[in-house]
This record gives sequence, structure tokens and C-alpha cells, in this order.
Amino acid sequence: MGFWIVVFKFFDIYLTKGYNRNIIWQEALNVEEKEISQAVIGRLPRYLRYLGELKDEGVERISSQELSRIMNVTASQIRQDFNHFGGFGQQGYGYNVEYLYTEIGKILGIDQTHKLIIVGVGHLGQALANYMNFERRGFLVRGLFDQNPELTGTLVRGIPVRPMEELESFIGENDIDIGVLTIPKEGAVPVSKRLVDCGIKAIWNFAHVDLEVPDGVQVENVHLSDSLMKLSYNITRFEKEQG
Amino acid sequence: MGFWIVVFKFFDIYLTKGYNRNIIWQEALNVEEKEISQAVIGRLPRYLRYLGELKDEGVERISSQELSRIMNVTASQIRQDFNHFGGFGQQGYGYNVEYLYTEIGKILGIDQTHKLIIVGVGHLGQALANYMNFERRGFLVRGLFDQNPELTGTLVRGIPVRPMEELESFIGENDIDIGVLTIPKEGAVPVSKRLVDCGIKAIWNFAHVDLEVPDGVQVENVHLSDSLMKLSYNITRFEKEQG
DNA sequence: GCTATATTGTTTTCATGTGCACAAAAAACT
DNA sequence: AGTTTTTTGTGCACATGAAAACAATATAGC
Repeated sequence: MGFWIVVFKFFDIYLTKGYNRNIIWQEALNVEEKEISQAVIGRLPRYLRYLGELKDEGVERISSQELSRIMNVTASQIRQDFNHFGGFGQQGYGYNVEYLYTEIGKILGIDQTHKLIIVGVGHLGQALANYMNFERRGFLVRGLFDQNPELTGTLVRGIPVRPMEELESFIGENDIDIGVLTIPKEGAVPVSKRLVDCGIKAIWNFAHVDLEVPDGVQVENVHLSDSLMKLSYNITRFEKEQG
Repeated sequence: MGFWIVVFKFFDIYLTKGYNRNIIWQEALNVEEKEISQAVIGRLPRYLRYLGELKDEGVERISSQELSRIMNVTASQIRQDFNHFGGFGQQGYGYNVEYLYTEIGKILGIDQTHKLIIVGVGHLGQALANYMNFERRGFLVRGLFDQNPELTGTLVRGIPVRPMEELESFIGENDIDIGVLTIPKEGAVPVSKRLVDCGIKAIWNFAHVDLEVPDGVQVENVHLSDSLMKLSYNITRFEKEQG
């Protein structure tokens, strides 16, 4: 690998002028990659979705301009976003859809499988357990847990519901990455502590409460009420504007 | 300009001391309110949650500094955010919790009731229909709709599931504000068109597809896959950083 | 009542994010 | 092979957002 980098450097200066200097510079000197903002990351899944559709339609290549028309964003933003991760495109040609799709997938980590458990088998927990799209993307539901003893042993999509007591042992034995919290807010904080203590890597939190976790544990909150209130605000705002 | 300042200064000091200057200024000159960014709006529900908790604990007043400690944001941001909507606070005192809670609630429109229907009575639709917290906030589930004829007539929390054919008439007769889409992406676009044609004010979209709606119809997307992919990205990023 | 203290509202500064414009480079055409 | 066209990558300027600093003003203590 180091050898190749040196070769690149040679080409860069003396032969292939213009090849992305930053990348070579960073790789050659092993400088830490500059952190990519969450604003950019937040847009990647949407790119992935559109690229997937294009791929399914058999489109081989696409320019930033055409993609910008389809997605209703500026072509400039598309180019800048993609360029954060290296030169995916080719001047005068555009971007190869399949390649770009794969690369963005890799960046998002969906080329790897993630094992998850769902804590709280209410309607929402069941909805997520049954949502096949996650499985397609490599997110595998491995365990279900619920406080309610009546649910223990019942099957949801073939997966048995386990009592909360088995949480720690199950995580340890099954190498779980992600814990999904679909429980009322009262239980969320203590359960999140237990998950963290088991060494879980990430928590996908649907409880309407802020979780405090140590650095290194990733948390993604889905606060449905917040989303609904934003909608409510915008309804009122629009009505006021119209007078 | 100088003249007006004198006038409102007069009112301020001698009559309605403390009444928000900006509002008077804007009203007097009929200046259009400056648009408030979605970044600010997005933070309001979180403020509301914390203020609600403080209120329940019997806390009467709070300073931006103390709130900033609790919420892990800067005091400056809190003051700026609140000040967008007028002077909620008082120098040397802080903010009255109850008053602030009420005002933010009004801004978000949860002092009014919103009538909604849920289209798609799968697990997710049922989860939302059963979620009592929305009702407490004035979001009333008035109708459920599903394509599947086997579901027609069945009750979810006492509400009968209706066939899709009744969508238009039901919305018209029941004065529905918000349509919730919990259906697969294939159906989302046509259904959203039907909702828009009925004059619905807003769509809360859980289908993994972008909806195109005319100006004036509010859309709030909840793309669960996107959220999960962001989590996945951050897991990988952290592991890379650690080496 | 006067002074010291607390705390907001506002101005200023700094950082981040986005759009535009152009140079570089590949492809397409002749 | 040379020229034109296409289209990326990138520097730059502008807009937006957030933090810091400060001025205004209310409270609290004496």
C-alpha cells in the first residue's frame, strides 16, 4: 500500500498533474482525514436511495447536473458531497451509478452486517422487527426483549421474546452491535445503561428522552413527537403568512 | 425612525413597561416578521420537553445558564432562540418556566387540536394510533384507512378501519388537517396526491420516498432507514478513528 | 433609595455550510 | 491528431448559524 502511494505521488507531480492532491497528501503523510460533517452524512442515505433507483432502472452513468434535477438540490452540492470521500467521478463523463452506489454504501457501512436487538415489543417494536427493508440492508434482528412476562416466549416473525433478565447474557453471547429502544421513556435511561455496560456499540432510541452515554457509544434519536410538532408549527406558520 | 423610537420608548417606560419592544416596533411599522429558521424550530420541541419536566418538578423560574447546564447547549443559544419570538425573560430574574412552556407550546401550535387520519394500518400505523402521547398534545386520530379489505371494519383503539374508497369523503366531512402515511413506498405518491386534492394541510410521511406537494402543504418525512444508516456510519467512523 | 449582583437582549465575532464560477481533464466529434 | 463539448474538482464569495462579548435592566441586599 505504501509503495503505491509513493508511485502516485510521483505521477502526481511529474505526470498526472491535477490528480486530487489532498487525498495523496493525507495518505502519504498518514494525516488524519478531516472529519466529515453530519450535514453531509445526513444527505448520503438520500443519495443512496436515488442511486439505487437509477441502478434498478439500468442507468449506467449520471452527471451531477442531471442528478441535481432529479433530486432538487444543486449540482454543486452533489459534487462537493461526493468529493469529500475522494474522486468518484470523471470529468466529461460523470459518475458511474453502480460504483457510486457501492461506494456510498460502504461509507455508510451497509456493506457489513449489524446485529441488533429490540427492547420493547410493543406495536413500534413489532413494526421494526417486521420491517424487511432493514434486513436487506444488513441490519439483522437477533433478539427481542420485553418486561411483560406474558410476552415471554411468544414469536414475532419467528423470533422469541425474551425476558429482560437475559439481556446481558444474550448480548455477550451473540455479539450484538445495536440496541433498539422502543420502550416508554421511564425505562429508557436504565436500560440504556445496561446496554452500555454490556459494551453495545450503538443505541437507536425511540424513547422520548435524552440518553447520556459514554464517548464511543453512538446514539441516534428518533423523536416522533418532535417531528409532529414541527409539522404543527409549519401548518400554523403557513396559515399566518396567508393571513 | 428616530421619532418612532421616542414613541415606543414612552409607552415602554410609562405605561406598559416590559412589553416587548420588537413586537411594538414591528406592529407599528407593519414590518413583516423575519422568518425563523427550521434550525430554531427543530430545537423548540426539546425545550418544551425540558420545560415540561421542570414544571412538573415545581420549578418556577430558570436562567438560561442553568437550563444550558441541564440541556447541554450554550446559554447564548437558548437566549437567542427564545428571543426570536419576543422577550420571554426578564433581566436579573430569568425565565418563568410555566409561561415559557405555554408560549413555546403556542408557537408549536399544540394549544390547538389537529385532526388526523392514518393511512396504512400495519404495525407502524397501529403503533401510532395507539400512541397516547399524541392525543395529549392535541393530535386526535379520527380515521384509519387501509387497502386490505380484510381489515375493513376492524377496530384499532376503538376506531374502525375504513376502505381507501372512503378517503375523500371522510376527509371532507371530518375536517382533517393531517394525513399520516404508513404505507409502502409504492402507494405513497398516489395517496399523497389524493390527500392533497382533498385540501389536506399536512402530510406526516413514513414511506421511504420523496413526496412532491404544492406549496402550502406541509410535509414532514420520517425516514427510519436513513436514521439507521447514519447510526451505522457513526459506528464505522468511530471504529476507524480508534484504529 | 442606593449599590451590587444577576441575567437577559443584542451586537459582534467566529465558524460552518452552500452556491457560483472557473480551471482541469476526460470524452466526443471532425 | 486537433478541436469542441461535457463535466468534474475546487477556489472563492456569500449566507447562515452559533458562540462570545457586551450593554441594558431588573432584582436583591443593605
